[in-house]
Amino acid sequence: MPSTSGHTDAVLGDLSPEDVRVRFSPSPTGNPHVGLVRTALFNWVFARHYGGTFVLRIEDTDAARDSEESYQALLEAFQWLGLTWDEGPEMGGDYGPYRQSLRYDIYTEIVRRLIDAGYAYHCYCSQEELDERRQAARAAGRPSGYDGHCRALTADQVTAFKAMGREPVVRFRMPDRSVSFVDLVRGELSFEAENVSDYVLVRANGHPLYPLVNPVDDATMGITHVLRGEDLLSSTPRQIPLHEALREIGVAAGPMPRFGHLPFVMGEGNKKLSKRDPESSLQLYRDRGFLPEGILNYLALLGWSIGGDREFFSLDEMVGAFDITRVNPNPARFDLKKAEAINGMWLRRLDPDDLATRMVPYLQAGGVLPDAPSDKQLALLNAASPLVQERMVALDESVGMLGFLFVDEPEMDEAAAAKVLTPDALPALDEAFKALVDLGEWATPAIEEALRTSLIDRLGLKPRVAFGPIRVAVSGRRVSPPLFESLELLGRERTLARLDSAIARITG
RNA sequence: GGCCCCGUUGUGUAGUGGCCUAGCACGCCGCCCUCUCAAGGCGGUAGCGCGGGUUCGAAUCCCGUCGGGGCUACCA
Repeated sequence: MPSTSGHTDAVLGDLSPEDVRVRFSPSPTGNPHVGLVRTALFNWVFARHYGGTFVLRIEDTDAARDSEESYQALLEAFQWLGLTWDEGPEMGGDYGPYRQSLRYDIYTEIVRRLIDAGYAYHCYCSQEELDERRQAARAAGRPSGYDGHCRALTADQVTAFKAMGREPVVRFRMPDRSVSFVDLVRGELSFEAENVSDYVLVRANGHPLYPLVNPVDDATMGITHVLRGEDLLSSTPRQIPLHEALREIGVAAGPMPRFGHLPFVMGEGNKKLSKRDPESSLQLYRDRGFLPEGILNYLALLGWSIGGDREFFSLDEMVGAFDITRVNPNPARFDLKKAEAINGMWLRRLDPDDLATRMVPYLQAGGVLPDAPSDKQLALLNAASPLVQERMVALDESVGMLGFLFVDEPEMDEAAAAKVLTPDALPALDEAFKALVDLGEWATPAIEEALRTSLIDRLGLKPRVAFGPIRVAVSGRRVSPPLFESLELLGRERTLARLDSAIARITG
């Protein structure tokens, strides 16, 4: 659904909405983290908003750090989140392959043509020479990038370097002019030529580097919009001339891409959340029982607003309203409490049966349910689902809250027992046992009435004094789902047995 | 050191010159509801980094300043 806002021109230019092609291009190192997910989400939503194409590309040119496990984890995470890709690994497309490790021939060929056309050149400077000149430039207060030393080597100089056994790197020849572009989230940006130096495209050992392969892939895949983290902002003035050169040598499949740099997601201490930070791991939130809907909704809030006073919205709603030019350029801090609150809203909005289904894996992981739950256990879970729905912010809490329903003997919280299961509680427990043992109909209203009549009316106990011990006796905890409903689900037999053992525990 | 980005309550945001004695959400505090805990309701707390301009009027525009961050590799 194309936006009708005045920003559309800035975003699309003369492109048709459906021609939009964006990509998300992670490198498979470590676990997917929330900053990555946020970037992926914005790209995905951007593509869907215009009815364009979302490409997933794997940047696995760093053999030392890349891993197959990480690659698999990446794909799996996308599937879990529901961020489907139109072209990419396991899916194919007209611009493949979509893993850089499979595209080396393309890079080699393009570099050759870049050199032939004069856009790139061999540089024989040694590491030591580079360091020395860099330090000197720095000491003099000048930009410390490459000084263009090998830009115009004579044949004799080249021969001499080769005789010394030096292997050259390939550098891109930056044009001698400033580079300006309109960043989709930051507006007009400009960089002076002297601050953007010739950079290395290919290592001396022939290995193509990120500054080459990323723009080459974007160009050859016809990417129209590059939305990425702001850490790449300062590499944009180097990439634009490369893109221009790629157009000149005829390998670009689409228009010059437009760029938008998304703000960082920060962690504690106002530092960019990195893969090293445990709280950045998407897996952590999955394990905790965040819903994909909840995580995505929360992450969308980091740098974007759907407008008005709304914060709770679905992916579809986000797709409809998304406008990249309305993304906030300043970094946002990941706030667990807020993430939980949003997730809690999603949890409460779920159909109770759906919630029950989603709780199953967590109850299994927590040892509450077996690998293959019986129909009876599943029915019990469905019945219990509404009881815990508004008491959780994440699915893994179901283990503690519902465990007592699925076992013969609940695990007793000793602190709770010590505090509540005292001789003072005996009358309430005794009376509750008596009131329930002969109760006609075992249903919540009858249970409640029986208990209130005997404990509150007859014994004159305060509700909290009366029901506290019963709660601990049957659930093993001081906090539980609503008591009378819980008793109904527990059944008469187990209720009475637990009251009995609580009494026994007190009287010793 | 050089270049660049960013700056609204504790956190995320709304705000695009008058609707702002700055709204909303989370958090925190209190009250209500109540069988616990939640959920829900009500109320409170706290902010335009600072200084100059421009203007009748500035959170919004300009300049400076301070603070935070990024880049500055034959990593991505």
